[in-house]
Amino acid sequence: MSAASKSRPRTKPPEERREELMNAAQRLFLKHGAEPTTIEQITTGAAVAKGTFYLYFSSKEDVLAALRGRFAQELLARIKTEVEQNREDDWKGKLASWTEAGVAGYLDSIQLHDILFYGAPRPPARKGLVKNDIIDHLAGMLRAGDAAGAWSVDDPQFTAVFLFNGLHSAVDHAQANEKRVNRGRMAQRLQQLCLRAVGLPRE
Amino acid sequence: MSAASKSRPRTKPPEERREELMNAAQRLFLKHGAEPTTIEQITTGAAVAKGTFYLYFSSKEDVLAALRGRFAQELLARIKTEVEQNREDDWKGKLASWTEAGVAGYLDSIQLHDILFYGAPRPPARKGLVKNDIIDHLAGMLRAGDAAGAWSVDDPQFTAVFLFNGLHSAVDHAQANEKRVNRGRMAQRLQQLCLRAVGLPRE
Amino acid sequence: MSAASKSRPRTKPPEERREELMNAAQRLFLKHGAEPTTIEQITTGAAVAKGTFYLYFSSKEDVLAALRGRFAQELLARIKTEVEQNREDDWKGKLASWTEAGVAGYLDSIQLHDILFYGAPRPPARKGLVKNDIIDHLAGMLRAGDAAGAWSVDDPQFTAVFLFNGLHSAVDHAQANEKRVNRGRMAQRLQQLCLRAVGLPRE
Amino acid sequence: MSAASKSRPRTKPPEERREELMNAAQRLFLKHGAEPTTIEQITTGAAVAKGTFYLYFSSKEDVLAALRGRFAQELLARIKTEVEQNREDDWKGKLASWTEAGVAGYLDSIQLHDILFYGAPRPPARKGLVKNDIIDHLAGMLRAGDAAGAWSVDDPQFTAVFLFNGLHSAVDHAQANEKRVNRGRMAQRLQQLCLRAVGLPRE
DNA sequence: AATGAATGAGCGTTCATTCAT
DNA sequence: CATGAATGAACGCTCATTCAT
Repeated sequence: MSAASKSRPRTKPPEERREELMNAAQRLFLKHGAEPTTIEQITTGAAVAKGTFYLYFSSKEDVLAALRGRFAQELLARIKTEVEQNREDDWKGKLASWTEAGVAGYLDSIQLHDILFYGAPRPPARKGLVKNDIIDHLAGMLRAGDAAGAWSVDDPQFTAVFLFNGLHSAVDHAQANEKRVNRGRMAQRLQQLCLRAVGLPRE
Repeated sequence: MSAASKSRPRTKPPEERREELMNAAQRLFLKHGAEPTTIEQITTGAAVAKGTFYLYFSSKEDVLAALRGRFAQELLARIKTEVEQNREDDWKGKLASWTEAGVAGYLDSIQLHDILFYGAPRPPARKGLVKNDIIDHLAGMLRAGDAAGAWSVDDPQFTAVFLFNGLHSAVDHAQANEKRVNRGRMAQRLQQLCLRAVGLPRE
Repeated sequence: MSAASKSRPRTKPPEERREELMNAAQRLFLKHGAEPTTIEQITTGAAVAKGTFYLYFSSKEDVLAALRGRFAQELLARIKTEVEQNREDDWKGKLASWTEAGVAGYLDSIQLHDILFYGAPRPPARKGLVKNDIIDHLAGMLRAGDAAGAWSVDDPQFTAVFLFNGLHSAVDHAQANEKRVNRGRMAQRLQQLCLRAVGLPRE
Repeated sequence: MSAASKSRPRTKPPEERREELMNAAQRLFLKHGAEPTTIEQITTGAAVAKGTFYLYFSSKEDVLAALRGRFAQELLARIKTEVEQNREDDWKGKLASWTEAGVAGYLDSIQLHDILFYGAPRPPARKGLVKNDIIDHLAGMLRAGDAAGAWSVDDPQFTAVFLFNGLHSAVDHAQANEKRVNRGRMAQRLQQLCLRAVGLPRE
């Protein structure tokens, strides 16, 4: 009776409101790009008043940063999960899994990625461009594999950057040029490139 | 009678005017970014009136496109020149030259590149992201080398995209993280990665 | 059970709450000016929630009015006290005391005065500008002195307005132009002006 | 034929445009106060587009400053003209003229004065409150009269401030309290106060 | 009585674009 | 060709005020 009944409660758990705003923003950014999306469209999309936006974010750039963080964390989690499926000493398998998860992760959210990381009004600082957590994770794997004698990589961080971005742009390119991307073939080719790049294909 | 005579001629060869506008725009884009640069700043920089801008370009995006084209052509020319220094059948040398010229070209103009290709108000269409002429040139080389038995590359276009972007981002990353980039070492590492990726380093 | 008990009682005597709000407002108005001070700053300053403000005042202009009243009453009390130190028939002394107390009162709170009386978003109605109680009190004194043959003042109210504001602005001016105001000399000069103005300096 | 015919020229001499904007602003400030008047109302009032305002002024405060300057210059000119009607050595006459011109000048534009000098969003700096040119002019006159033995004034600047503001506020007060102000009587009373204050009324 | 999340009207300002000269 | 005054749509942001709890 007394509770929550008529006219839905105007106030919600902050976490939830914040998320609804982020979701609305992401949806609109995907649809029209970040720059042309207005705060008002976001709040309308989240079914709140304009002012409410500023209760949770200080500016449009602020939501973008939040979305970038969320995106990177989600992708990293996905990759980690896949990689950990492999036997501890199966380095080739790990790198293959990494490639596969990366391809899949990107194909599922390329557009979002680009809007978040390239489409910002002012380009994110260079450091931001390089999505550190994911690259660091790969670099760690390359280093460990090198130490374990699985392959030979001089500068794991450098190589990680190279591979990560090579992969990313190859996926981009495929996405842009093929009507339906053949994930399997693409992952396979990228696996070959990655394995070769770490000096592996030596049977 | 009295008028129109004194002071430099107000009209110039269209080509020249257009170039002055592009140069002014590029200078300002480099300094402040493309989005925050106003048409008025550009025309002031080119010492013409605001309206004159619209005689040569239809919008800011239009100058950006022109600058992108100019940038890509200049870089491509540089790479071609370098690659052609090698003996016709020295594929390894060609690939090495390609890498070197690419690294040098980028290091000389990274900031411009990023402002032109990533900093636009609306991200350039995906196709544009992949700077076709340069990548096509590399793909051609990879294909020819494969045909000549110099190396083995399944899908030259795909591989070209991968290498080109891997290289590009590795340079970005170095630029962003090292105070003074060691060009030699960087080119060397990238050469190794590229050679390995095409399956070369055999013996 | 668990609730509502611990921590200071949330409700206070209305008088007290109201005063705390006025004090917070006054402090902030002094520091930043009235117009740029927000209701939220006031409530934060008084350690209550935003909504509480509207339990005691209907708007910002409403607190301003309350502060104006408080200011005038305090100054008037001070002047009265000083003037009443003089012998009943010592009119010259009374006027001198009036001057002195006025000078001192203003010097002690000029900034507040101006923010309250001049800095309001909308200028206080003209009637408000003329701080009636104080002027009326002076007018009464002038009238009584005139009746007692101490001096000659045609229109006491008019003269009171003239003297009161002349004094006030002279103090303002000194405050604004001298690093350290010499109160004694200033009071003396103002006494001369006031005495002359009522036709006193006879012999 | 060719000239100025159809559809009135969109562009006007800058001086004129600027003045039209100032006039529109002044009219609106008088009607509603400065703070509540919006830029858009001003531009509508001047029959130009909103953006045009920013071609001539950088903000609302900027127009206010311009209006303040114009007001003070006009009033000073009026006073000077009146005072100069008197014989060179007729100091009493000069002071009387000063008083009269001041009263008249204020009665004609009190409301404007107050809006300009008291009603600003942020109070004009204290120095501005004291309209220097006019007061300086009076101070000069008091000093000259003192030197000529016409009266005795210790500190002409101080006295000028006192008289100027006394006069101003007395006019204010009358304006606020009497339906129809009797200019003659008011000027007469103020003359008496001013003359007395400089120690004049002897015989 | 007190709270504070939510509201939304309102305003200043910018700037790409037009067009009369 | 070139000019630059004028335009006006668009947007980010603030903050007084409300109201469900």
